[in-house]
Amino acid sequence: MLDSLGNLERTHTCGELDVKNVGERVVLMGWVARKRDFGIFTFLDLRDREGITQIVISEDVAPQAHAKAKQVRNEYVVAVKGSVVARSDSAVNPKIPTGRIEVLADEILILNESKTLPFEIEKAGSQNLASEELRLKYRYLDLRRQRLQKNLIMRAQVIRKIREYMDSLGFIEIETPILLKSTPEGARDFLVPSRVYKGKFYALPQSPQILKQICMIAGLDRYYQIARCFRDEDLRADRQPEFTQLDVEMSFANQEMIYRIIEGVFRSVFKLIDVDLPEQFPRLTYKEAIERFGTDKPDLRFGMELQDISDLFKNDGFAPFTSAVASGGQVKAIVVKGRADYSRKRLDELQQLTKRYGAGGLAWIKLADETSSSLMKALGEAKVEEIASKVKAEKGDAVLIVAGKKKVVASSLGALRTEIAETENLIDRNSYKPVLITEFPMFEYNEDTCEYEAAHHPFTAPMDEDVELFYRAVEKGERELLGKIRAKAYDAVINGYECAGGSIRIHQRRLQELNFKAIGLSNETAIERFGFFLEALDYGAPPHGGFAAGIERTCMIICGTENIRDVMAFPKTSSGQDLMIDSPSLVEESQLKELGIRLDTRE
RNA sequence: GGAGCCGUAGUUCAGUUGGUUAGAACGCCAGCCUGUCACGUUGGAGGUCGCGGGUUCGAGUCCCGUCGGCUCCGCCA
Repeated sequence: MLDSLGNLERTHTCGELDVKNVGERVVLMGWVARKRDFGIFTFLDLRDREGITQIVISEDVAPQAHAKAKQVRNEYVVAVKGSVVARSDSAVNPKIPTGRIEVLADEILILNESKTLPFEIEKAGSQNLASEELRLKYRYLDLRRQRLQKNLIMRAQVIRKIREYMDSLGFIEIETPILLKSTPEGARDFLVPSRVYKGKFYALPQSPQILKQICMIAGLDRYYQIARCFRDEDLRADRQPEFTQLDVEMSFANQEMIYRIIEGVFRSVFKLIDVDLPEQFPRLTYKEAIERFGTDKPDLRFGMELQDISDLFKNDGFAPFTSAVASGGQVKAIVVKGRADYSRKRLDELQQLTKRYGAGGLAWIKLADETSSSLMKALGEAKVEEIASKVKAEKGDAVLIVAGKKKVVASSLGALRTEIAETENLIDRNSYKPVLITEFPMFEYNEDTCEYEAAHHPFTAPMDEDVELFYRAVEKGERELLGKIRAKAYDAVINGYECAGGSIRIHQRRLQELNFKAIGLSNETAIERFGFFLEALDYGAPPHGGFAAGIERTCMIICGTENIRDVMAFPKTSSGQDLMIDSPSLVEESQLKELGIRLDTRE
């Protein structure tokens, strides 16, 4: 028989009692985390969001309560009335904040029972959690874990800090619709069928991009929003189909002004974990980031930069290298300190990694007592030594070399650099290295469609220096010039995660139309999709720009986790299902009919 | 769309070259226990080896398919 809560109220949480409370009468409520039964008396570890308090129930002091404690099992919900007593020195538990006291119970109320759990919430003395599949199915149990609760609390604090900061600078929080409109560029849309207009669809926003620009045109001056965004693309460890961004836009802004806001936001947020990010973040141009780190989101917590050795293969050498250089590609290398002892097997694994990024192979030099190299036969000892000295490798080091197209060399060596830093423990887990990546290219060449596409989004302004080039490229049809145009676009990267990205926008209709034309959008299509926006630009659109920061990625770094599911209450699996509520799911035929939808499930 | 790893008791895992009765720890149930806090201790219950097919005298183990989870490539303006 369960007890009723009645009028009983908690006096304290399970995390706050200490020696200062000794002698007080208290009422605690929570879950039984563990029970230790000694026959004549029983200990309960009572847990709530704030912590754990040990309850003692003695047969001598409170026979009824003791009898009740006998019935209690793990995860029962109980209320305890009792008094706070100090523990003797030998009984103090230094592992928990409340370990200097305990509550001597005189009454126990069982508020609810619990079946035996499908898995142990926190398995004592083991790092092994139950499988993620099982934990996602019983998310409400997994969320009882202190670690996850802490993460969600931290996330709430991050968002509160952001609001404080944005408010203090005069940004106003404006909500934008979730039922929006499909814009076929960019990511795949989630669609919502309209009942009233059969055959027509809303789309969930990939971001509130256009609406925040409209806010600027409306004269709202400074906008922000903690905005939910939806993109129907495949998932990753740091990507979910729905996620949250700090979305920001401001009028009359240049890049420098936006950088200051980005820096300010992250600085105030990182103070939550007592980390002082620099007042000004270091900067790298996109070009430099790719050259030195092989990626536009470099992890600056360690070195091991990419080095260009193409020069050594201009005229002669190993055929795959010379032909790569001759056809506009590169030969680049990284030096792995102290790893001249890499085994054949390890080098093979690393080669496999580079092949995922399209590399033809991975050449290596090992500067052990004797120099060995996969290139020895092809190049001879002198040339091998020349490479080693060019990249400043020292005795004991390994040199890893990839040749090929610039893109392949960059991405494969970039991935290699990260992988090796992980396995060689080169990363200081307590360091936080932000960097602003600037001067992104305006367009990217898509090799499948043989067309140029907007690299950021089609509202991004070109750099002033490149505007003339832009007109030439589009109006005179010199399309290959598009690849050279740089945008007023930027990212904020922290520890190798792209945490924010933004741009100065186009605010003149003529340039916006030119941009649509550049990405192959006909005038008619542009007007059909963005007519309202082009029109808005005609009515006194101010110069403006902004950014969006990923809340989850930021929280991942702050919470020290590498998985986005650890900073979301109800995440989906990597195939996009929610295992708890079992979505997506079938719907009633009548619902479909109402929407004018007939299914075709043939494959 | 593609690749890799994984799936054995409620949970986490082990399981030899294909061999007869599939193990351990934790959890669970019952008893004992005056200071535990990963309590201890005695005993007990608990298995469709993800699912389907195949090879074989014999499959947890080998093969094919399939489902699910995780990670990566593509994708993510």
